[in-house]
Amino acid sequence: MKWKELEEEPCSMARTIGVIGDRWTLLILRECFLRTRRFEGFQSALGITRHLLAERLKKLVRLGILRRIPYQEAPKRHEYILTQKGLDLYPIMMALVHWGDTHMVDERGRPLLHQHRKCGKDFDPVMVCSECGEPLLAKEVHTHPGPGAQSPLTIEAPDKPKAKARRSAA
Amino acid sequence: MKWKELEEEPCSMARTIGVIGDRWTLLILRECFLRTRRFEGFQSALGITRHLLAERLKKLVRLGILRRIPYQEAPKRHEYILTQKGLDLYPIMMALVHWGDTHMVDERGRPLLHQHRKCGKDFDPVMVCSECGEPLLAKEVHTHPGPGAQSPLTIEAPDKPKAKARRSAA
DNA sequence: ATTTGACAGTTCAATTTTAGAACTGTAAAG
DNA sequence: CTTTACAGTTCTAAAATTGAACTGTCAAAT
Repeated sequence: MKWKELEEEPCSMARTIGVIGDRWTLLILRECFLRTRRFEGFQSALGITRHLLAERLKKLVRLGILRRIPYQEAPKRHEYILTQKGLDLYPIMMALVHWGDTHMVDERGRPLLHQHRKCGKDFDPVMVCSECGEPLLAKEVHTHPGPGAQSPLTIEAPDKPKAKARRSAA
Repeated sequence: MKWKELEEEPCSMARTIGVIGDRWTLLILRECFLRTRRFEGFQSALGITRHLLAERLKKLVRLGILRRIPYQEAPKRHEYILTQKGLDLYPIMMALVHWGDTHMVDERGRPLLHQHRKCGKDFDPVMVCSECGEPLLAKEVHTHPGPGAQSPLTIEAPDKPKAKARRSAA
């Protein structure tokens, strides 16, 4: 599987991974949410090579996640800003941060806190069901094929052509 | 920046990316949530090379995201199952799926639907504020340094040592 | 008038990762 | 005794990433 194919798989997660599933893209997007907009800004904040940065920005623009907007003529210069499609990545970013906050902090505690302007409090992001509002637990979710399914991932792993129960577990 | 350093950055997102931020790791984790547990299962479901699969599984076990549990003696065989730390990645997975469902589906619609056993309905995951329960919008969140901060990412980009306003925008 | 610096890339050799395919080893089944 | 299932390991070729230098435009300083 080469990674262009990812975007064509009948799996929304695979497609998303094909778009943003690499280290630098994710870090670039982090910077975008932190209001970085310019080439040099990304480069110095991340230490990414200019080569890769240019390549990744181009890809994000091509995919409609960033928009490239001129901010000066003369030597033409552009800023990269998130489109709505890009802004919609926010829950992914927050979910990544929250997992890190939960499992990867050292003694000193969290590097960054998030305050919700609406209620004024520092918060954690919680993922809930759109229908009943309850927090989502993996165990309580049943996955089933939708209209765009075509074969893989019908859930409950249908891919054991010759499962034969060789022997009971040790 | 080489990717071992990522895990030591004072940024929960960077640390998380250092752990799960690559294509194959993410795809392997997808399979875990779809109940795949064995080496051959992962390999045939994903088409990943055996070499990389072995390496990635080892890493996920080392990081405490998967547990390697014997299911048979004789030719020793193990299953890889999610620990609590691994299960906690669920919101990340759902956020990835949801973005793909929103922005990467073709005419046929979603490949997979998710049903919440609690309420019985097919749902979308929604990220809300732990304090007030309102859905989170990027614009409404203010980031500020926490106890574990040490320099970068104080938000509102403090990294322009010589910003001088060369000229107004075009 | 010339040099320096900021900014946004591009180019290219060297290194690191990943892909692909074959090979190892145990044990059950035919 | 040979084949098959399973879980890796080993090795070479191909692809991606790093590091460092180079290009080009314009403003400011000398």
